[in-house]
Formats: sequence, C-alpha cells, structure tokens
Amino acid sequence: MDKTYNPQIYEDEIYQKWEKSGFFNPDNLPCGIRNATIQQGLLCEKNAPTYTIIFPPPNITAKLHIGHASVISIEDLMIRYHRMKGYRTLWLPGTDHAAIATQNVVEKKIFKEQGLTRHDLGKEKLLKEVWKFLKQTQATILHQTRKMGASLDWSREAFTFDDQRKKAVSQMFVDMYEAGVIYKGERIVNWCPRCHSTLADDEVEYKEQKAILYFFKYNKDFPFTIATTRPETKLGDTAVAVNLKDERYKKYIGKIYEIDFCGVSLKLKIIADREVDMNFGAGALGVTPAHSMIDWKMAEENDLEIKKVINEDGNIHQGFEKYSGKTAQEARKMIVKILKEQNLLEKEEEISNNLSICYRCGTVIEPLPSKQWFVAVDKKIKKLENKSLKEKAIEVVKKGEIKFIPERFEKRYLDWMENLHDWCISRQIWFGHEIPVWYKKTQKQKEIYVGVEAPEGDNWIQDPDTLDTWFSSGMWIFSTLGWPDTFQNGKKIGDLARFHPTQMLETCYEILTLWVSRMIMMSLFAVGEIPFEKVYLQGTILDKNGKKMSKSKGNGIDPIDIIEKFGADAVRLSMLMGSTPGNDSRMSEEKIAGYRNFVNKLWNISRYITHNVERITHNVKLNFEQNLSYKLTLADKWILNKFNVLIGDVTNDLEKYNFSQAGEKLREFTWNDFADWYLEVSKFEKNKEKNEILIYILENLLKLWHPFIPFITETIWSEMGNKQFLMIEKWPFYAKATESKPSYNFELIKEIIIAIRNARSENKIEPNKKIKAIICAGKYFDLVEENKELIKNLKTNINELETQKHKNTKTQKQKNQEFKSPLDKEPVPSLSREGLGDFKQENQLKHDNKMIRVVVDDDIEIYLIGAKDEEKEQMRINKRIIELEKLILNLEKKLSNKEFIKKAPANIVEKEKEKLKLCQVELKNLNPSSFGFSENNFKKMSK
RNA sequence: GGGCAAUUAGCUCAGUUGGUUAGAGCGUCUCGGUGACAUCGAGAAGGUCAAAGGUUCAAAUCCUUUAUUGCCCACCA
Repeated sequence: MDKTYNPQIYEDEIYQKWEKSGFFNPDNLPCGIRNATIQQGLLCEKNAPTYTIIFPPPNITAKLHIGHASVISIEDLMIRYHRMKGYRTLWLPGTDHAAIATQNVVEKKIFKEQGLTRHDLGKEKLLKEVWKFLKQTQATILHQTRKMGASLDWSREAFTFDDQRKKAVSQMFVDMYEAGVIYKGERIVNWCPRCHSTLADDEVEYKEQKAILYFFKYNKDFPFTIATTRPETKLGDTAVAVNLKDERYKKYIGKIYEIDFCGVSLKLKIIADREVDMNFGAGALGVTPAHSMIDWKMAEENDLEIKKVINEDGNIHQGFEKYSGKTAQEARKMIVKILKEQNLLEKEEEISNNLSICYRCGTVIEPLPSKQWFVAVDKKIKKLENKSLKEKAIEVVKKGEIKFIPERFEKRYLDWMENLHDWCISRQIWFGHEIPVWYKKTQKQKEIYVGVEAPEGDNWIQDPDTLDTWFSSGMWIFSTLGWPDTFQNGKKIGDLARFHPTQMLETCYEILTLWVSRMIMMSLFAVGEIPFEKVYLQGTILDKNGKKMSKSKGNGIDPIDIIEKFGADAVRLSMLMGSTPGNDSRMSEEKIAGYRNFVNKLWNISRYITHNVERITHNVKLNFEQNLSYKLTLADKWILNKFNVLIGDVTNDLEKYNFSQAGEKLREFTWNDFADWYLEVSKFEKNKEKNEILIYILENLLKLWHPFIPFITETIWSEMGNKQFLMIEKWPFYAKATESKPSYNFELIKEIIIAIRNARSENKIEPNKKIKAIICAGKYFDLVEENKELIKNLKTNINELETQKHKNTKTQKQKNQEFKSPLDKEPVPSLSREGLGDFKQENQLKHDNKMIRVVVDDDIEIYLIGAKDEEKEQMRINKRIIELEKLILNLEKKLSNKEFIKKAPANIVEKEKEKLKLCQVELKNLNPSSFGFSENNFKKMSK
C-alpha cells in the first residue's frame, strides 16, 4: 500500500472484477432483507423484494457531460445501498437515439466536413452516416459510464432504437391507434423550416427580441385599424376579432367585409372574443387561423375559413398573386411598402416580443396547419376506466401513488398536465422510428393499414414520417423490461412482472414535463400501472461561478478528465456532497480536490490499521450487549457508541434521500472522531480489544461508505484480505439503546485536552516544551484521575499531571477575587483577548509568570505550570499592546462623537464605555510603564 | 402576467416537524517534518441568518409586506 492512494492503479481492475462477478445482475444476487429489529440479521427470502431504477438513457448526440456524472453518482448510491440491504437490485442501462437531435448533429458534421446537406446526400446515405456516428458516441458513453463505477446490469442493456424497442414502439402505436388515442388530423403545429419538421409544444423555446408593431387598415373602406408584427400573414386573414366589451367596435360585430388587401381579396368577418386585449395595439386583431394557435381556436369556434399563407419552406404559399414563392421576409417588405404608398400604415411602434425558436437549431418557428399524427390526451379510454390519459396521469399523482422528491415538483407536474394539449408525434425527419402505417398506392381513396408488420403485397407505401423521440423514451421503463413480449393477455410475465413498477426514477428536473409526464401516461396505457413509485429530481450542475456549463462557453468539465485527475470516487463524492434534491449546485476542481484529499485520508486510516493491527481471524462480531464481557476503555465505549449512532443516522438519511447529509456525517465521523481521536488514542492505549474494535469499525465504515465511493472501499476491503466483494456485503445495522454516559465522559476529557492545547497555542508555548498540569476536577475527580493517560498523551505534551479535588460552588467573580492558586501565589488579574467585549467565562486565561489558568467549566479548572517562556511572552504582549492602543483610539473617537452619544441607545453607549474601560485596564495590566506608573504603583492603583 | 425557489462566515453550502452558545468544507492567519496521512496535524480569526413588522416563553426556522437574484409556465396580435 502506497503512502498516497492512486485511483488509476485500482479503479479499472476493480470494475472489471465487479462486472465479471455477475453481481450487477439481480439474478445472481444473494438476496434477503436484513431486518433491523432482529439482531441476527438476515431474513432469507427466495423472493426478496426488488429495487429497480431504469437509467435515464443519455442521448447519443455527444459524450457524457458532468450532469450525467451526477445522475450516475446518485443512482449508483441508491442502487448499491439497496443491494447491500438485500434487495434484488436492478439498474438497467441504455442509450437514447434522440432522433431529431442526432440527425441535426450529423447533418451539421457532414456539412462542415463535406459541404453537403442531407438533401444532397439522400436518406439512405444520411442514415448510414448517422449509424456510424452513433456507434462511436455510444461506445464512448458506455466507457464513461463504467469509468464512473456504475453498477449497471449490462446484460440487460437497451437502446431506444434497437429491434426490441422498435417492436415495442410499433406495438404501442398500433394499440393506441386501435384504442382511438392516436389519430391523424390537421392542426396548427410548430414547424421548423430548417429541420423541416414539426416540433412538440415543449420543444419550442422563446427568445425575447425587438419587433415592429404595424398599425394599419386593410384598405380605405375598412372601418378600423388593426395591429400586427407580421403583415405578410395578413394575406390569410379571414376575420377580425375585437373584445365584446369594447364600445368602439361593438357595432361592427357580425358584419362581413369583402375587401382588397394589397392586391389580394379578403373576406373578413368581425367576431368577438374574450381573449382580445382592448389595451394592446389597436384593440382589434386580424385573425389568421393558419398561422397562430389562438387564431386557430377562434376559427374553430366561429367556423372561419382557414387560409394557409406560408408553406413548409417558410415561403408564401401558392395563390397569393405576386407574393407566392417569396420568402416571408420579402413578402413583409412588399406589403409594408404598398401600405405606405396607399397611406394605410398609421404608425410603427417598436415592441419587445417573444420569438419562438426551434430548441434544436434555433431557427424561427413557423406555426402552420399540417396533417399530423396526434396522441389524444383528453379522449376517454375504456381500459382506463373511461378516463383520459391526462385524467389518469393526474389521478395517480394526486392519489400519492407517485411521489416527487422534492415535493414541490408535484405542483409543477400537475400544472403542466392540466394544461396539456394533444401531443403531435409525427416528425418529418429521416432518423427515427418509422410510423407503422401504410397507404395503398393506387387507390384514390386512401386505404390505410396500421399494424406491427408491413402488409402483404407491393402496392403499399409506408407513411414517410418518423415518430417524436419522446414517444420511444416515454416507453423506456417498460420497453426495457421486455414489453410487449412480457405482457400477454393483460398479464405481466418475466422481467416486467418482477421489476415493474420500478421503485425510482431519478433524473434532472429539466425534463420533468418533457419525459416524466409522458412515461406516466404511456405506462398507464400499456401496462395499466404506474411506471415508478418515486421521482427524484436533481438540479443542474453549474460551473464555479454559478453559470450553466455549455460547449459554447467552454466552461464545461469533462467527467473523464477529472476522473483521471482525481479518481472516480472523488468525483462521485463531489457530486453527492453539498447538493440537495431539486437544487442546482456548483462544481469546481477545488471541490473535487477536497474530496480527493478525503479519499486519501480514508486510505491512510486503513493503512495505519492494517499495518498495526494483526488480522483477527475469527469473525469480529461486536455489539453492545456483548460489550459487557469486554474490558473496554472510555475511548472504546465512546467510539463504539458514536459509530452505532452513525449507522442509524446514515441509514436514516439515505432512506430520506439526504445523501449529502449522510455523507457529511460519515466524513465527520471518519476524519474527526475516528482518525483524529480514536486512532490517536489507540497509539498508546493498548488493550486486547483495541484491535478488534479498530477492525470492526473500519470494516463497517467501509460498508457505509461503499455506495458513495465504491472503488476505494472495495480496494481497501480486498487489501484487508476479504474474499467476498464488499459490494454484496450486508449493510450494517443499528443496535438500539446504548448507554450515552461513556460518550459524555469522553467528550469531557476531549474538552480538557482541547482546552490545554488551546492554552498552549494561545500562549505561544513551544510545541516541544513539556509542562506540568494540575487539574482541579471537582465532581469529575475520579473520571479525570482514571483518564490521566489520555490527557497526557493526546498532543498536550504534558509530562506530569496532578488531579485535585476542588470544590467550586462560587461564581466566577468570587473565584477571581478569592482564588488561591495551588502554588499559593497570588495570580495577577488580566484580561484575555476575549475579555474585551464580554467576560467569556470558558477558557478564560489567568496567568502569572509561571502559570496559566484554564477554566473548562464550573467544575474543572486547569493550571499549566512552567508554561511561560519570557521572551515569547514579551513578544505576545507587545503585539497585544499595539492592538489595544488602536482599539482605544477608535473607541475614544466614537465616544467623543456627539451624534453617536445622542442617537445611539443608552445601553449601547454604556457597552462601548465599558469596553473602553476594559481595554484601558488591560493595557495598564500589560504595560504599566506606558502610563508612567511603576509596577508597585500600579498594583496599588489597581486595588 | 402566473408560479416556484433562493438570500446564513471572504467563497460554496448544511441547518429534518420552532428549543442550549447558528455549523461544515474551502480560503485566510499562527504554529508544527510527530512512524498512517503535508492530499497531514494543533490552534485562531470571521455571522444584526436580505430588510421591516407580526405570532410565541422561545424564530435562521412560522405568518405578512418589501427588496434583490435565479428558474419554470403562459404570452401580446
């Protein structure tokens, strides 16, 4: 074992061993839940309960980023914890083909490398390129995931676009079609002219920008003004909407105008609609049903004609005279020009508005009517007890079948679901799941065939569109468990029966609506039950400055880089610590380095123990009832007690998803209690039981740490000579009810030791200088007497220790006045540094030239004898004098300020005066000569 | 416009149903080559818990208002 832990030597090897062992696969696990109330531990059950997480499949668009590393850290923590608890634990890996995103990435790549567009290339060649690309990234992703130490069951690995999942998607489509949930209809969709595809509502992003609001009349005959930012779409207006309450326009409602608008004839009906804001623009809006969601709704309600103005390329559609074929921008210029010429344009106003853009490529979205496939979310479905997908998905959450962590996301989910519209699932891109729909070629009346397999015969042509990538991701939980093959005649079999519903979905809150909501709906439809019981939503990992990491900013951290630099354990720990569910957290190399240091500390703790302790061959089984037969020292009892409490706390925190807190408690115990105190004690306190205790605590500590930092714990575990993997060891259990008195007593000894160290440091006693101490211990006399060795040896550098009974019933003030030192010398009163503001009683130092007095509490006082070094003391005093002089100057200034005296509350002024007095007294104390008094004079004065 | 969150030490954050003296890590300062560890050890300094009011024996914690910041949703033709 090297002095410092080098992760690179061990990590890959350990991972290979784990993978080879087969224990990532729940089928191979020795299971059985340990019942905490039964001390004997294992309750073996053949059918142990399962614990399942389906890994959120990363997009194969790029290698993993730090966010994925965080997902892996949290999920592997939960998985390893439950595996050790004895659950039949499954963590199922996979990747997402991310249809539109992947195609975009590949298209961009090809354009950059070869200057070709997808149309130049053709569908077949493009798909070939896509596959080439995705094989590469997929391999990278899987490599990275292993590097993180993820204990995923690779034998069940899935891909949203592999054969099994293709089958599932087709089956789902067919089932939904047959249930009438999927339909084809013409509706306004978000159209990206660059991707040449529809987008779902939540795939649209908004960008604020300046736009010009044009106020104009259609022509001279039209009675009033309307306002628009997009004059070119006005060619498709079929109505003008006003607010019902608007007195200005009331009289026009219901009238129909046939007019000529810039060379195109329009038939406009004046309608009333509540949505119209009387105060915005002209208070009247031209209704363009084909290019606005709201207008589309109005058109449906008022039975208006729908005129498509802009086509799929973003150009003006046919049938609009000279405008046809022009781009929207060109048409806008033409129309504005004509309006100006005809004096119809009343004014132009600059406003800021939100432009909708494609979340993938940033192109401006064109809303336009198109015939697409939809999932009806409001349609009542027989097999869902005559409820709609939406209603059912809301119900299961409201009933508490699915719980969100943190809870506040439940509200966000419900708000989203309640406002959900039909989901457009067809996309006009090439890479993605094909729609299992065929049309008969020859017939004019299109015959349609919907089925998992292609229909027989040559005269069928398949729907050219592909499915929204979320359609296949929405099925991820059950498609990975073998649906539809594992779902026969309404009954779950195989993996689906064993693992569905899963226990946990863990993902970033950003895709709560995009993904989580869809999984719930689709699972309810396909399997008739919820897909998961809990949804843990984690925050975003931000950079050092709280900014989102992104490629363009170059502030991203590559998980592989930092794993190589600090080790996977340190990376995992920095993901887990200091982050709480649903909250964003910051990441920096400094933070990771800190945890690297901790990992190294753990390494050295075990190095010390394994080097100094002979391996005990018999199984170490310590518990508190058996303790009675051991001869345990105070420190032993203290650490065992603390460790027992720790087991309880950590288990509890993990159950409550307080991962950071659990880790913090572990760190605190490991470093501050175990290493800094108990190990130090063990260096001189040698009893038979010490070795057993050291091994017992180390081994169980490794178990507790294992879900957080699997590599180093497994490494140490095997270095200790254990044959079985730590990964499948049983989680330690908390033994109830222990005596807390030993703990308190040890804490008291600790306090004494700290007080002595503190006094040494404060008084600049040379570290090597051995001193004598007298402890007046009051009612703790016996305790102190028994633990003299601890006090002497724990970095107090005391060579001689005397314990005295010393009854202390009087107040500090009285003690100060009446105090007789054990050396029968009058101590010179002086103030400690703390003495300035308030008389801090604890640790108040009293000293004369030879002795330091330390007050620990009402019962314990310590005298350090022979502690002073004259020269050092003088330096310290000089420094203090300068400090005091500055303070006094400032205080005098403050007190001579009339404003302060007037305005400040009386008690504050008094306090400041008191402070000044104290300073002056202390200064005189330290340096009587500066006031022109001889020492003798000063002594008289101070009386 | 609607909603959600955050505001605690120089920085990053804990603080679980209200309860001793508000904690940790990093950073800063002082000291220390001691046989596990300098990726270390011993110690110190540093806080009006964003502001104001209220409830309570008791508030960082609960309520109200305000301010600042971040995010989400909707959206203006």
